[in-house]
Amino acid sequence: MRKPAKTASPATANPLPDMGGLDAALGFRLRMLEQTIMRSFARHMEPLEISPTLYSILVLIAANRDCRQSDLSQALDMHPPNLVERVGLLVQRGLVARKRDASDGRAQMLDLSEAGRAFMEKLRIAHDAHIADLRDRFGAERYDGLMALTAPSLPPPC
Amino acid sequence: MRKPAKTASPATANPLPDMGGLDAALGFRLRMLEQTIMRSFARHMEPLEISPTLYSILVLIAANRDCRQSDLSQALDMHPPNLVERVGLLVQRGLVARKRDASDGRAQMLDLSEAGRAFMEKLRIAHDAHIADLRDRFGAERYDGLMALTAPSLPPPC
DNA sequence: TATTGTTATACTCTATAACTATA
DNA sequence: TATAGTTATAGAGTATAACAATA
Repeated sequence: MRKPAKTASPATANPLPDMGGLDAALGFRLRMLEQTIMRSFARHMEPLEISPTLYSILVLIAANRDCRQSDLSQALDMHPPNLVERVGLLVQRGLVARKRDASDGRAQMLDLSEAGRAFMEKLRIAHDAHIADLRDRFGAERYDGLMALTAPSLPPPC
Repeated sequence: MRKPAKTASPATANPLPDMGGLDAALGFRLRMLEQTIMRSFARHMEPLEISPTLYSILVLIAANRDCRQSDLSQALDMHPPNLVERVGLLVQRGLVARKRDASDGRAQMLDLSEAGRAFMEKLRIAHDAHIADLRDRFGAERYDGLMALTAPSLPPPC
């Protein structure tokens, strides 16, 4: 009982008539927005094969040499098993080195390898391009507005 | 070579001294924000065992009886295989029924079952509580600001 | 006993290739 | 030839239980 779509473009053919209030939910809206940003990230990082989480781990290690894995898992709000597995990937790829802390035999201290430090420069360039791209497509006003409302200095709503 | 944390609370013990500019990235900020919202969603929906995606599928079916799976995958920006699998879950749980379209033998039309319609009322109550909770913790000003900057009427940055 | 790291495991979500049956 | 749905599969991310080594 559906009328055939005739000349609509493929991307917008047969849009649902009613979102049922779904698009009034902040979580849904943010999810759609974030998906857009992640895809831009993925496009710009594609040749480097770095996901958002791997990127954030590398940036934190670069800024905090000899940090512990437990520090990272707190800073990124990740569960330790998941962080350990992701760091393991970076170690396998030769970008990160783990070494035991002499003063605490339980801790693993993380640092970038020589290759890891060289890699950071490529990452920085690709990430800058991603940010410039985002700001261009959002428009400066909307981009800056979102930055203001997501500032880490704001009280966390958790 | 790390000074022992003495009296810091567990949640904020040994915060990393330097985020390396990571917290200046919109994508990172949105990811942290969304994680907070998803956890609130999960807490409120826990007894109903409904994830954000399953929720959005149910809401769209409820608002568009006899819609096609391809319509849903477009409206939710999901790849068809992923949508089909999630809908299959809802069919297994007896909340959704699939039936062939008489006028197009390829299409599957979706509708809520009797149980599905009853379930929507529980969903609505839990989701309202989730939203009220969010608005309370974000504060009305920040919440409304985020709503304004993520409005679906804004041009999509993709 | 508590903390750090680790293994194993499960679930959600995204993505692509390849196939079917209909149109 | 194109579309709607489906199967299989791979990867990212999140979550919990259970354990070893160390403090």
